[in-house]
Amino acid sequence: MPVITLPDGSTRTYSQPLSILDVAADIGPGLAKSTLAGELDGELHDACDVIHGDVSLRIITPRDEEGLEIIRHSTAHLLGQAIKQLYPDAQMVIGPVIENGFYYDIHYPPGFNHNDLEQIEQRMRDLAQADIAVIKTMTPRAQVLATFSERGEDYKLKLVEDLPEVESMGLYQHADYVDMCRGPHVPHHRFLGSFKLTAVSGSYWRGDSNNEPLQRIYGTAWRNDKELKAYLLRMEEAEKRDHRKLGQQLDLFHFEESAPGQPFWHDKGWLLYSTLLDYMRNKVREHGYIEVQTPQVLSLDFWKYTGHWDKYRENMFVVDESADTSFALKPMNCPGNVQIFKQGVKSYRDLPVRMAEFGKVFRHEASGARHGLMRVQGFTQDDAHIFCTPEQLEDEVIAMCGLINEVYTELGFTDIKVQLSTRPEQRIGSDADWDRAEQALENVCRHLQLDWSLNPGDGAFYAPKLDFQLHDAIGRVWQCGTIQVDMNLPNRLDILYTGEDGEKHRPHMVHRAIMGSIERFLGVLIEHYAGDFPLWLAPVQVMIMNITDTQQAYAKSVHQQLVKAGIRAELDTRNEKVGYKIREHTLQKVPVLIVVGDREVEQQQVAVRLKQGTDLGSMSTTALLELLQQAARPGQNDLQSFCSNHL
RNA sequence: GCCCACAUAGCUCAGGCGGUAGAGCACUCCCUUGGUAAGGGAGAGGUCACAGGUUCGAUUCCUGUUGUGGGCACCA
Repeated sequence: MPVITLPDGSTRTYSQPLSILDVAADIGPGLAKSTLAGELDGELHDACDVIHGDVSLRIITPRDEEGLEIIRHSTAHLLGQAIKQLYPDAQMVIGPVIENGFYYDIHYPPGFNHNDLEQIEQRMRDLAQADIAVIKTMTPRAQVLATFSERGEDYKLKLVEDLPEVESMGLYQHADYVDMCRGPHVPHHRFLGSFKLTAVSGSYWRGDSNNEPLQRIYGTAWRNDKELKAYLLRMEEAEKRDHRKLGQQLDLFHFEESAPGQPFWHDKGWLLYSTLLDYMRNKVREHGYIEVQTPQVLSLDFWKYTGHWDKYRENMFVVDESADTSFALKPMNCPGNVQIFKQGVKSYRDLPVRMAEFGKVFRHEASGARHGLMRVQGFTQDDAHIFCTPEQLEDEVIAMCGLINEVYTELGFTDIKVQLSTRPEQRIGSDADWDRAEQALENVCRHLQLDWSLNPGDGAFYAPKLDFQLHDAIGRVWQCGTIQVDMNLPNRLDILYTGEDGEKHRPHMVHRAIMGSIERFLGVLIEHYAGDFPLWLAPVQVMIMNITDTQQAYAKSVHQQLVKAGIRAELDTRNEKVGYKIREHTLQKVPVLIVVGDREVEQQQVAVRLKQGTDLGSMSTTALLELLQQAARPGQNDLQSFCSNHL
């Protein structure tokens, strides 16, 4: 005799077991109509699942987040049904829900092209319109195996084999189509329909590139067409802030075939780049770092000695491999820094040594991996290596986290996720060292209460790491900052310090980068600000415009004053109307626009307008300079409100 | 490296069932000297990514290469 407790605390008692849908129907016909599934004691179940004992029940409808996920998951099955009707030889593999949608991996060697996708989508629409109920059957293992072998679903059979202890599985039948799933799924196709197939791509069985390739079809699915449309619009908007587009529009950089994966920085892009580097350079100096610079091309013998030739060869650009002495471009700065540490004898009194290098590294990438500024083949790291005693290790890591937080905050990032990546299969060093290094990082995560998660097996070949992740315009995650506790390189390269006891000891070494790759960080930054940089970062901070030729000399003198004071100002004395100039420089996202006409010349003033359109009125050049110098401090990210507070 | 697309003027893009191409913006010149998001006129700009093949003829069709885009795998 089930007693069912609803979310509002009310209870309903029934004389016999009944399904979730029955309960919904008992509450009201409207609810029954929109019931997708139910949560029983915190666990999701299909609407048809029967309740035997006392439980708390929450009815899941499309309004719930879980409901949306169910719709997405079932849309993946709908895709499966369409595929099997159109391509009976295709074998379905796995079809999970992802952010905003779903995908399905399919074994179909001929592959799918865009036309196929359209046809599949049309078939899905037809099937969604049809009156098709989704029937769930808990099916004994033997029968599941029989069903899938009869249907030629080899991959489903393999998936069943992966569940040796499970006696029966949920099979979901959509008319002629059968899929296996943990569920829950929608009870009827009428919940499906607001979807769009978005992409076709390749993938691999079990995500391993050594396995056979599969076809993957991506789709997005929503509760209704309005949500779908809004999502598609969001994507379009996000694409407008793509750093590659803005890089072109704002004349920051370009790529060309002669140098794949290596940006040509234009003047404005380089201003941005060097502003960021200068900022970082000052920052680390304030935090007790020394800065060094090491060679870019080192002998292969050296890379064999460091272990990179063994573990990292395929990513290294080699110079003249056939010669007696061959060289390779440095893919990492760490060995060079160690060579500097090794000069002379180090005492415990010297530690910690915080050694920074803004070193340019080169990494040969698989052809499909390059991606604008986010994934290049030559990039500068804001790298540093901290050599310290074991006792200093955790404090040093804590200090780094503080520095990273400070920098990200000043640059306007707040949503930062941290991943602790532990030992990979391919690695060097003893398990005891890995244990200690991983433990140290975990301790710091807990101590600082970071927003962190574990990423097992994803560490570098020489060290576990904390990765700091930022998001790009369309939600992709990019690793920027990283902290790597390395107990291997000190051994391998045999670095020592003299302890208080007069004995030789092995220092710990921590690799760390805050922006990671300056190039990537700039890519994220461009998208983060949609090219609308705060004053302190803007490549061109001020544009000075005259109205007619008469004010040319005055405009030039104002420009000179600003440039002398260290403001990145430019002059536009072209024979164009002021409205035209304002439009152009607003589109170029110049933060401060200065107009000088006869009035300003007469009063020895300048008329100031912010890029957002705010008119700050007229002021003397001296007053403008004072304002700008204050407003252009690093971390001052809102010019508009700064000005309204200071005028 | 793997799958699917794409590559036409400086930029954004159109076009051609095979007969060497077009728009808007930008650029140059002329007129205009105009007070806060596009004043007007004229002109110049292209080996249609590269290399083969088919063809009387290829920018267009086929193959390959390179690069780019979306993913997979790999990674900062």
